[in-house]
Formats: sequence, C-alpha cells, structure tokens
Amino acid sequence: MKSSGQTTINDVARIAGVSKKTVSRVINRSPLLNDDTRRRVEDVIAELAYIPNPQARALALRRNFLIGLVHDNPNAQMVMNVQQGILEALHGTEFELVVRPVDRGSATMLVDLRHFLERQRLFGLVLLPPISENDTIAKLCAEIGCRYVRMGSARLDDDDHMVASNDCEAVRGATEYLIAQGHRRIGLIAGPHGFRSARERRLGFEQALADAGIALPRSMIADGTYTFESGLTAAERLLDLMPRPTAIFACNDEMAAGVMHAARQRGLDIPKDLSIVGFDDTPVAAHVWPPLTTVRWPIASMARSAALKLTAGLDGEDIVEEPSLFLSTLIRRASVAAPSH
Amino acid sequence: MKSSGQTTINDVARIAGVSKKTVSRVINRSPLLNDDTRRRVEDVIAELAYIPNPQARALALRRNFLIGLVHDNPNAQMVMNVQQGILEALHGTEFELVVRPVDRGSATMLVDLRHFLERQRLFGLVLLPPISENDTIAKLCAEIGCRYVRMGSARLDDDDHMVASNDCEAVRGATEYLIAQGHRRIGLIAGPHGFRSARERRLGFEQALADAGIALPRSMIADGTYTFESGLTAAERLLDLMPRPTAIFACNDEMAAGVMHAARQRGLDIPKDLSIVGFDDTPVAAHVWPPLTTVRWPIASMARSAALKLTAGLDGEDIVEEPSLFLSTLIRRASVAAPSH
DNA sequence: CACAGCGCTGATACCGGTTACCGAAAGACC
DNA sequence: GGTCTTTCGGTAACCGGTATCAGCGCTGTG
Repeated sequence: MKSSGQTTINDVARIAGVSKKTVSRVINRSPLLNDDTRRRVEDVIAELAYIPNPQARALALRRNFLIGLVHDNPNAQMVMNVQQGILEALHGTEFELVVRPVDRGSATMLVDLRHFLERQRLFGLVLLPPISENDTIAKLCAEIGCRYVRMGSARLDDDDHMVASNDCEAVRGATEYLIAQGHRRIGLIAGPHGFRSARERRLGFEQALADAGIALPRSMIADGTYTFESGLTAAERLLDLMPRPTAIFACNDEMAAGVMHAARQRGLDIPKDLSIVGFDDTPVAAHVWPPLTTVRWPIASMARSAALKLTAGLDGEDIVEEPSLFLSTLIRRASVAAPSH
Repeated sequence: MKSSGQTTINDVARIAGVSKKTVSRVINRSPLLNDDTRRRVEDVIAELAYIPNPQARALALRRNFLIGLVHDNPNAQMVMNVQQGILEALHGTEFELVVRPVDRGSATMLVDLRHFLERQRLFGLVLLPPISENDTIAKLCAEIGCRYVRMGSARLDDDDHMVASNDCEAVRGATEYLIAQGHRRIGLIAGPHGFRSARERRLGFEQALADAGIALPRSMIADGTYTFESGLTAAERLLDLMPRPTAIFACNDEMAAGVMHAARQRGLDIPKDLSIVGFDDTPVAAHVWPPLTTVRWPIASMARSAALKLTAGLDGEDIVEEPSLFLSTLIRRASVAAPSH
C-alpha cells in the first residue's frame, strides 16, 4: 500500500506479527520484554534495514537528537578542533551536530539563544569559551531542561556540566622553563579582559615569576585580544622597553605569531635576541619560522569528552565516567633559547 | 488546560476564533486567504509570540529545516569560512546548519551518506570541495530529492546547483605577475591528483608560461597534497635543482608556508633569493614572514551564495538570482620581488 | 429562480513515532 | 484448583503541525 519509500514501524510490526508498541519497546530497550519476541523483532528490523524516523521521534519525545555547539570564538582552528572532537564522539550514534555561533556583544543574544533552545529542543549543548564562562547561559539551559557541558580553562561548574584544562599550571610550567633557560626579563602578552583563560594564564605567569623571586613591573605586561594584530601591537610596546625583554610569553599562538612579526620588523633574531612562547599549539605554531615553543591545549579531547558526557547513559548501561580535567603540556620547539646577554 | 509551556497552533486558532488550518495558512503564506482574517491571526501570533514547532513541521512536511554541510576538507580555516558564509545567509531564517564530515577514502561513505540523507530529510546540502566534485553524490541528492549546491573551482553543474570560482584564470594572472617581475624559472607545487582545483590551478600556471613562451620542464612541477609538510618536501626537491627556480607558485597557502620553511632552512632570503606565491588567502598568508603574496579565494561569499540558492523562493516572492561565478583576486604582499640574478 | 463558479474556511485524516491504560496469560500462594 | 500478582502485548490517544476535500456564502447567468 505504502508508496513512500520509507519503511515504518508499522511495517516492522506487521511482518514480525506484533504491535507497534512492541517494536517501540525493542527500539527503546524496554526491559520488560520477552527475549524471543525481542529477537524476532530485531531480526525483522535488521532485514528491513528499518531506521526510526527522527522527526517523528523528536515530536513524540519533545526532544530531538541534535547536539548544539554554541560559540563566539574567533579562532577558526580552535572551533574546528572542537567540532572534530564532538563529531568523533557522535560518530556512529543517531546524534547530529548543529553549529550555533552567537554574538556576545549583541544585546539580544540571550533572548535569541533562548528562542533557539525552546524551538529546537536540542538534546544537549556544548558551550565553547569564552561564551561558556557566562553563568546566565548555563542557568538558561538548566531552566529550559537542556543538557549542557561547558568547556573552559578552569573549573566552571560541577563535573557533569564541564570539562576544563589547567591553564594556570600549564603557563606556570612554561614560564619556569623560560626562567630555567636563564631569562629574567620576561614580557607577557595577556588575553582580553573578561576571559577566564586570560586570567588563568596570567595568573600562572605571575606565580612562576613570584616563585622565582623575579620582580614583574607592570610595564612588562601588555594587553592583547587573542588576535595576530593585537599580538603585534603589544609586542611593539614591549620591545620598545629599555632594556627590552629577552623573552615574551604570548597567551595564544596567534599573538605569538604577531610577536614574531614585530621582532622581525625590527631585525631581531629569534630565538637569539628574543625567545617566544605561545599557547594552544595550533598548526600555525609548527608552521612559523622558527617553529614556536607552545603549550598544547587538548581542546579536541575536551570536546570529545564533553559530547560523551552529554550523551552518556543512553545507548546502554555501561556508564563510563568521562574525565573532566585535562592536562596541557609544553611543546618545545625552536623559538626559545638562552638569552644572549 | 495545557500545562506544557509551549503555545501551539491550537491556542492561536482558539483565540483568533479560526481553525488550525487557517492559522497554518497564515504561517505558510497561502495566497487564498482573506486579508482581514490574515491580519487577525497575525496579531494573535504576535501577541502570543507563537513559533511553530519545527519538529512537528518536519514530520508533516517530511522535510526539516536543516541545511547540511558535507565536507572532507582538511583545511580548518576553509571549512570555517564556509560555515561562516552559510550561517550568514541563514541568519534570521528558521534554518539551522548541521555539519557532516565524511571520509572520502571509506568504502561505506556513499551508503552512510545515503542513510544520513534518508533519515534526516535535510532541506538542502552544501557540498564542499573536494567531495563536491563527486558526481555520484550529486546524483544521490537528486534521487533522494534533497536540494544541493556544489562548491568548486570550476563549473560542476548547472547554475542552480553550484557556485564556482575561476581558479584557472586566477592562477594564470598570478603567474603572469611573476613573469612580469622578471621571473623565468618558476616552479609549481601542484595539488593532489583527483582534485579539480588542483587541475584548474595547474592549468592556469601552464597556460601563463606557454603564453609567455617560457619552457616548462617536468622537473619544475612537484606534487603536493595541500598540506604544510607536502609543501616543504616538494620545495626541497625544487630547490635542489640546478639552476634553482627564482620563484615558486604553491597551489595553496599551507604549502606556500612549507616552501618558506624549506627556503629558510637553506638560508635563502625571501623574496630576494626566492619569490613565493600561494593561493586561498587564509590568515596564515598574512601572518608568515614576509607576508605572502597570494590569490584571494572568495570562499565565504561562495558559501553564502550557495546557502541562499538553497533557500531561495521560500520566504517571499522576491527571488533574486544568486551569482554562480566568483572572481579570485591577486593579493600582493612582500613575498615576491624581481629575481636578483 | 435555479444552478454553476469562485473565494474562503473548517472538519478530519494523516505524518511516524511514544505513552496511558487495559486486557490476557503465566507463575505464586493458600 | 482458584485467586492474586506479575509480565507482556495491544488499543487508542497524543505530540503539533499539514493536506484533502467538502461546505459555505456570494455572484453571474440562462
């Protein structure tokens, strides 16, 4: 009778000689079901290559099988890494990924996001920094009943709702490495105000210098915005200092690349005249010259774990606790050397 | 009665004193509708801030309001640019973007994609190169009844189903620029076999040399795979030649960055000893030292146009024909100079 | 005046699942 | 062996929209 190409739950029920409900029970792994019946239905499902219609399920369950990625991140590489991590976790499941960039500056951002969530009834959300640091959004999710996991540079929420890295410690380690190389005048290019990652990284830097008993004049800290251009501008200011720093820690790789540009423009040799360390270990770090010493931020793993947290406890019974804390490691390349004077 | 927070079409119908169907007509802009009725219903809709449930619509229409981005592209920046372009076009509409990376190498790729399309009943698909060059996928979309637009480096389909750039001409122009600077020994780092973009770009390069009457020995062409490392390896081979080329055209920026690395490693000065041109104008092009002369590929605009083509003729009557052809332009930076000998 | 034609509206079935509720059969207990 | 409970399966309603088609009032015409 049915001319539409799709096989429905009715087809399966008819052929297996049971009711829709029983098929539905099989699909949803209801425990109160005779094993023979279950097997028989499963055979028919396999034979017909039946796949439940996601739209119908979404309507009946009042919830679809979409995971949303909400971000306001300007860094393409980072967003892609996150997407890759999420998709890796979602691979082979019935979930799909929908991307939702938002504009943090916009006054209607929260309202828009609420509309989005209410309409789409997403299964869950992955929140990328810096927007993930906004507590209001987390509350909104909780209120609407949408699962969420926040990614960040430090603990933001309880373990079920966040994955984080240890930026502070990682930067402290990287700075200690510079100090061990003999550097004493080390400049910092900080991240933008209001970014948790910027705060954590700066804190780690300051701690390392304090622990080593090195004074840190305010002039050795320049503000950046995580962009190449801001790194370049900030570096120009630091390199104008007399005496100028022998090393600069930039709070991300983009800005570190900007530092390299600035150094080049005034004829400084890297690493002889200036050592540089970045953060993130994006491809650009390996591709600039000389290759950049940087802190590897395991963002893809974090994203994968975030997605697994969201979808945990659905497929089967084996609820494996996903890690919530990830360690960043220092990648030593050629942009650091002992100071020449 | 209804305790669930959502306002439904029934609420609107009841308050406006009309039937569900009439409300549905208003929503779907049915032309055979009395203006008074329409206005009355519209007022109620506005008052209740009613938004039709996308899941229910998807079920009834057998089609949802999701645009899929199918890609197998390793270049993060490019994928992000495309996403940005699509999202720009989708902003303010009811459409959402779902991302679907595929593995061209996988034997089950086509089957997986078919399942994906049949299940999700996407409204439309944007196909990114190189997967967009696969005719089988286009046929699959047509067969299933899913709209699609293919992005490419040359015409791939009829205007309704593709947007393309003019890579061949763009590379010819860039090569002519090198020739005009005085270069006669120009190396090419080609893209991977089977990529249309690689073929077009190589063709443009060859045409320019032929037009200028410059012989092109096979040894001046090295194969690459669009990655930094492949560019580095290929450049090493070209720079071993005696006499070595005074300029190298790399078929994308990543490989051009690899060329820079290779040149640096053997102490060559850029651009004095070696001029380099890339393709794409990704951020890396502006951030390497010296800044890279490259061809700007308007990929975000293409993606935006692709998404508009997909969703055209829905919202209103004003069907604006979206352009199908986009021009790439040469961006002159500091990586090119006249040959020093 | 009867009836066809047109423009607009609504009752009802339907999309393909899930769930509330109920009936039937099997096992436990007296 | 009969009744109570437990387990299983089925019927019908429902999720929130859309499509079909009949019906309504009004006009034009023979």
